[in-house]
Amino acid sequence: MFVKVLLTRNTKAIDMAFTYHVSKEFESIIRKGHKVIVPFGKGDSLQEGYVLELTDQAPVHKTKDIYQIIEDVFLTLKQLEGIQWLRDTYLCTYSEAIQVFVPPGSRLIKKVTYEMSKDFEATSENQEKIYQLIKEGPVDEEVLKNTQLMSTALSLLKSKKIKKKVNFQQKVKTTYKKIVLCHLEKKDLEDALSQLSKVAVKQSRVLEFMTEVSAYPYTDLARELNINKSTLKPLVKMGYITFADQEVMRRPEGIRGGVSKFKFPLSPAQNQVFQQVACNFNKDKKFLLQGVTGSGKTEVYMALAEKVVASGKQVIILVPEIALTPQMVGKFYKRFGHNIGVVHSKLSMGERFDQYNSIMSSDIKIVIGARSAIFAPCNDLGLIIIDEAHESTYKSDSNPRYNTLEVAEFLSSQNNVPLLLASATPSVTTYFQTHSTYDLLKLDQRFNQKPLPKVHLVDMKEELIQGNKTIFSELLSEKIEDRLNKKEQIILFFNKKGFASFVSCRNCGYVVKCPRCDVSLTYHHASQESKCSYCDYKIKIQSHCPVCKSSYFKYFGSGTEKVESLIKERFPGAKVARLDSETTSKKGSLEAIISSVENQEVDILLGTQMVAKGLDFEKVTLVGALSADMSLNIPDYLASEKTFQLLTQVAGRAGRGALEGEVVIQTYTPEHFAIQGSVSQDYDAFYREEIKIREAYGYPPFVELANLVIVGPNEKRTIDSAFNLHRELKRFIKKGLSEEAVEILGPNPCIIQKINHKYRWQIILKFDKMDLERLRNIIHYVCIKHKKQVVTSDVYIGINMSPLNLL
DNA sequence: AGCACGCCGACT
DNA sequence: GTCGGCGTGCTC
Repeated sequence: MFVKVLLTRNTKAIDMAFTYHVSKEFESIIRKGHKVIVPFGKGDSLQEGYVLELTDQAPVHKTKDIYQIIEDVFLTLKQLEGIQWLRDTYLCTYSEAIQVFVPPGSRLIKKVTYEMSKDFEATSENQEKIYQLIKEGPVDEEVLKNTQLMSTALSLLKSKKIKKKVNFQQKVKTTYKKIVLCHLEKKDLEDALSQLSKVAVKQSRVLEFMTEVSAYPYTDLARELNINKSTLKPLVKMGYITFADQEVMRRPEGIRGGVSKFKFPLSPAQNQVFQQVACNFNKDKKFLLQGVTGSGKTEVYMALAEKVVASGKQVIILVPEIALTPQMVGKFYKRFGHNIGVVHSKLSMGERFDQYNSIMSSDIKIVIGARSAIFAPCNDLGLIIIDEAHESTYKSDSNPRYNTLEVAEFLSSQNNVPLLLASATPSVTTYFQTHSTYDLLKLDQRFNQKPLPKVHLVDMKEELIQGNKTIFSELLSEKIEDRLNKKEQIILFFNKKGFASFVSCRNCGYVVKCPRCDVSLTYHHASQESKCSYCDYKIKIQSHCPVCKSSYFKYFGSGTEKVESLIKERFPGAKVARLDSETTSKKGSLEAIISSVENQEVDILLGTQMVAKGLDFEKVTLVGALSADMSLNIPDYLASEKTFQLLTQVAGRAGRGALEGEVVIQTYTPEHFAIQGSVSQDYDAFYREEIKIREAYGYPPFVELANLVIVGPNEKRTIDSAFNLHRELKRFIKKGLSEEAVEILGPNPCIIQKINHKYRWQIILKFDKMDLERLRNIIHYVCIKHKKQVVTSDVYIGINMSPLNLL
């Protein structure tokens, strides 16, 4: 018997299945998906891999034997299918695909030990040292290396005086805690107590306590009753209690606290959505729920989850950002209690490992998380829900560069379960698919008939003509004053894109740039440093220009920090909090900011994109978008869509509680349809305009895109490679399709031409969806299989299928 | 990824 | 003449 094995350690270079022979002893055990240890390469170094296939056909080449099977670790058949699908779809490697399905830390760690094979006579000082060590038992290789005894050990190994043993260990261990179990029933307590010695006061106290609780963690018991092991020993002997090990689940934050099980009754509109999905359980139906902000989508999710869980199946619920998981988890925990799991990339290895195990064993029924949670190992999946499905965070930006929506569609079909996407502002691409793939469901009223906020549009060009040079229009200032007086809260949204603050010289125009990357450094007031946002380069702010020595050397531009200080200047009494990637980088800082807003310790919350997403504050009655059109100017086919979504989402933060909300949008281009659409909160109007433009200019959903990034340390070789790649792609496209079928843009330098001393060029392919399959094959062939013939060996080709931005 | 092979320049 | 630089190619 033979097996095809996928190695997990080694990446790109050996992206293929290797065939191994299965010895008799393993034949009855080995299954598809099993984790195995195999000898690999010249030195037969032991590597871990997964069994992709079983076969009786002997391959033409020689084979080695499987070294070991890790029986309790395996990939399910569905996961194997998923791995193959990911590799085919996104042109990643097997091991990259495997990586998203297995928890980090599931990789086995090799441990080499040496032990005595027969009693031997030491013939040197070093041999004597080893002899002394080894006669006590197996010795770690590390120990021998640290004491410079390795070469001696190897010669002893050669003469078979000592033996080498290789073991594999799980890096992350499940942790256990000691539990005391009580076997004495309450009615027998008196009896038992009377049997105890009169001086055994502590023992009696333990028995009284333990009959009450029947099981209790040892350390807690010891602390609370002020006892130790010696108190318990006689009780164990008498058979009243025993010890047991209980697995400790490392619980991520948010899965704690009380459970109220309180249910809001669904409104008729919510109920209708619920019914339509619920009557399609066990079908691979796909739904797009378009619900205005504050329409109570979460209540629908909970009702659906409840029904799925009741049937014994599992639910995956995705939110666009890790920062939003605690809110969602909190809501679900209150209603469902402990069978909630959390999966995202910021979990510690141990946490994630435990969550995966509980999901696999079906102890966790509801998985909540960011995009990576789509790969949660549910054995009995019943429903997938993707909240805020328009968010670009659902596209992975590292290999495998998957789009979570596409993965979810795959899983829905594979498992025959419904998929529910929800958004107030669906992406144009998704909405377009409501003609084919998705059924459209709508919630167009806010929950409890709360009105949508009133939106005001301010033309900042007019303000300027009126002599107002500040970033606050008259209208916005007025309304901010008003809310401050009324002790209501305000969210100010500031789009940082294209507004990065940098340090420059007013005299000679010199701009401080990163020496490794082709970008200007951003200025950070707090640390008085200039930092690169693409690598970790930073320098202290200098007082004089390094080129012309001028002292007119200041930071320029307007980041959130700058806006914060402007707010403080303009509204001196107001308490301002800032929410951006900088203030939330520390663990727990986001939660701290959110709770300070909830507790009304903050009057004005200023933030970037982050304030637009899913935050739910009752007392916020005014939302101001300071520079609405900033994101319209970025060179991206999604610019209008992103602007519309952001403005609509951020407007939706207003008036979620009892009080009505208002929104002020400040813009320099009030006539733009994306701005107009968000003022009237009219998705359809926006969609009709945007889809016309997409069709006219040839952008998704009317074409497919692929983005190839060519990266190398030598500028000339990188450029040559890019042109070579372009030529080869063209040649094969001509051969396999037709020259007109694909538009090849480039090669062009990337927007950021250099990152970390590496030059970056890109080629963009535009083609019809019909040709996707064939294009994938061509890209795979040219960029991977024939990479050596196409580009120089120091060049890396990054492949991004259906990219969501072209930068 | 590791490890060997192999083809060039600087040394005992 | 050989030691070792690392570019190239292979690993079931």
